[in-house]
Amino acid sequence: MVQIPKTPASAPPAPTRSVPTSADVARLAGVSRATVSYVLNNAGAVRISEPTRRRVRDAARELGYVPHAAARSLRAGHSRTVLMPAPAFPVGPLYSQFINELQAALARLDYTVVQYGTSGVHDDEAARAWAELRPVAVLVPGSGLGPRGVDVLKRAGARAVVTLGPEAVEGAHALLMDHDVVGHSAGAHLFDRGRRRIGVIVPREPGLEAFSAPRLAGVRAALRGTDATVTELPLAADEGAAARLAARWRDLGLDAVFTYNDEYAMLLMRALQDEGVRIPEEAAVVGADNLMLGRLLRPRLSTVHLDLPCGRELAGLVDRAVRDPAAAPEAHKALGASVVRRESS
Amino acid sequence: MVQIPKTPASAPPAPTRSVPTSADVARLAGVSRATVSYVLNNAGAVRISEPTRRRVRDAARELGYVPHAAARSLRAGHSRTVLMPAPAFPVGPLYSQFINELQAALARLDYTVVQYGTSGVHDDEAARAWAELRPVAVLVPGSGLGPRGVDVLKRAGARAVVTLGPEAVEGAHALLMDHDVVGHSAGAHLFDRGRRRIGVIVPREPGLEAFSAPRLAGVRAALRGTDATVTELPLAADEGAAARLAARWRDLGLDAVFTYNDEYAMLLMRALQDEGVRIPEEAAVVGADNLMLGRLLRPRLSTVHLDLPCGRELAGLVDRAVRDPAAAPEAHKALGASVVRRESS
DNA sequence: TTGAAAGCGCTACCAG
DNA sequence: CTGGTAGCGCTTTCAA
Repeated sequence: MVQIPKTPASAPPAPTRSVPTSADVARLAGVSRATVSYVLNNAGAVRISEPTRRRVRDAARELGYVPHAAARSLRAGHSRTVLMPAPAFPVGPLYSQFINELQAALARLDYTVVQYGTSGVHDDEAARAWAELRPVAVLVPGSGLGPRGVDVLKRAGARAVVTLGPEAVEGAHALLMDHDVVGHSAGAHLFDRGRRRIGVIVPREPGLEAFSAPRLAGVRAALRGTDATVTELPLAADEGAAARLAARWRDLGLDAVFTYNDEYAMLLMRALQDEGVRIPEEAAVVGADNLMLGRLLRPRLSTVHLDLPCGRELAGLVDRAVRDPAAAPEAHKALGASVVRRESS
Repeated sequence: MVQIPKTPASAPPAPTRSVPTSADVARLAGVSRATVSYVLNNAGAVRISEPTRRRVRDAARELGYVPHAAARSLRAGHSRTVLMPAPAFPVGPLYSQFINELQAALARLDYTVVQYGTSGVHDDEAARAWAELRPVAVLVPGSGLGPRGVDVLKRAGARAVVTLGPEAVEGAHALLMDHDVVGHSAGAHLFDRGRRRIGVIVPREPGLEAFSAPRLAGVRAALRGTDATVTELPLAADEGAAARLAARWRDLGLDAVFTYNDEYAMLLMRALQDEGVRIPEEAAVVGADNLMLGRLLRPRLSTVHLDLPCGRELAGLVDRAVRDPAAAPEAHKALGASVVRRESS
């Protein structure tokens, strides 16, 4: 229950209401700032009488007092902020869910997750911007952070830097998520199904190279030393481009295609079908991500299912690293891939 | 926790892992902290000799000095942080793009956008958590913020609070995005196409009520006073549920369905087609969001295209509000909807 | 042109 | 049990 006296609209007492501080609370409650701090932080070491506690609490509520995080962490010398760069491109449901799990798990460990919008800033510059916030840990998806960036962050007091990407970075913990395995699974699967002339869709959209390049490389790796060939097929995410590719299909002489993900699979399948190309007879199609839409296509889409690390796991890693920053950086292989065969391959 | 004593200035470049401050830079450069601040902030008011500037810059680089954002904003009395809660559910490409545009636009205006992970915390509690960061502005999608929350934020110094949701909140600016219009467009369209017994899919997934309820209400509103009926059809996002609904379709006696969005449309269309229900003859289908997948379905999916406000626009609103916090909160109607008719209706 | 010092809001010692 | 107070890192007067 709030008991704020309504200020008459005719004469507001202060045009610029200043933000209440703990000193204001102390004054109103008739105690010292120290006492306010003790009460509001439930300090166990000191015992404050119940009437005093009430007075402080009431005063805080009445003023709408909210502690100043910057002042607090300045004083404390550290924060419990875990910083992640906000993804710069539309991100699928898998990754969203991963982030949410992670946030929830870290919140349970009493960390505060903050996604920092770093649009377009590059590497060291970004690292410096992040370092200004003095986060206790930094999680960086992708491969935008180099050893220098890691160093900047650690010198700024980050007790853990974790990269989520294809390769480990000097000085940082790593959750190795090399999408190589995705392409590898797809390639091996298509080979097993007797396909030998395999196309690989590479999205033209910027920002996706970080995933598409390793996926392509994985297909290549899976087929190295066999008689199969791999053909790179750049494709923009629009119908016209897909139709043009489909029109060329028979000339390309391919018998299978790994489409980068399920959405591109849908795009290409539709174009191929409109062109009269039979799936899987003339073109085996394999997507990735195991989205629901794959099950809704006809023929049903074969796909590569990704096993992402669960958020709790990563949260645990972060917490351990924060508690023992001296420990050698761990590198976990954290991306599994398995083919879900349906009707398109 | 181990406290490492400060190494005396006389000691050689010690292995102290403590974070360098501007005082360290000053010491190394042989100047005062004031000079360091002037140099590193390119203060125009004072003129520092070029040799001094060099010394300061070199010292800063050598130490890997990064200013402490908390200390700076504490001193300054304000920050340029714009805070948004991180969305708690998988978010489509439309919204992602909107966020990215917004971040870029605000970055150009020299604001720092931060998405704060508030998983599960409710209303006032969330507002208080945000207020601790003393953001200069807060953008809140959805309808999770009440007048009390707005008040908390403003008392904590937020110069602008903007809600992006169905209705304006007392004291806050509003970008009115009432999804009502989406349902309204769909309903009116189906009525125009001669449909009279109209089903509306309502996703069972939690977190989507904020959108699904207004969309349903919009259909109802569009058909009020006509001889058409509206039937609510709860549906979970899985094939089994869709199949069960499709099996009941003919018993339901409906002739059209608005599916909440394109993804549910795809799910339902597939189930209806598997059941032998002809589209659009026996069931006209209209989705929403105008995703590419709609064009890939057969029959091609009619959909409601959403006109979201562009990020630049919102960034401008935020900036104006920050510069003139006294101005009366504006409320912009910011969601347009138009039907894209294809083959399914 | 540079330096000394105050103080932003907060917490944690140490006295009383 | 409660109050005084130092000081976290930074910017910004005011003096020299």
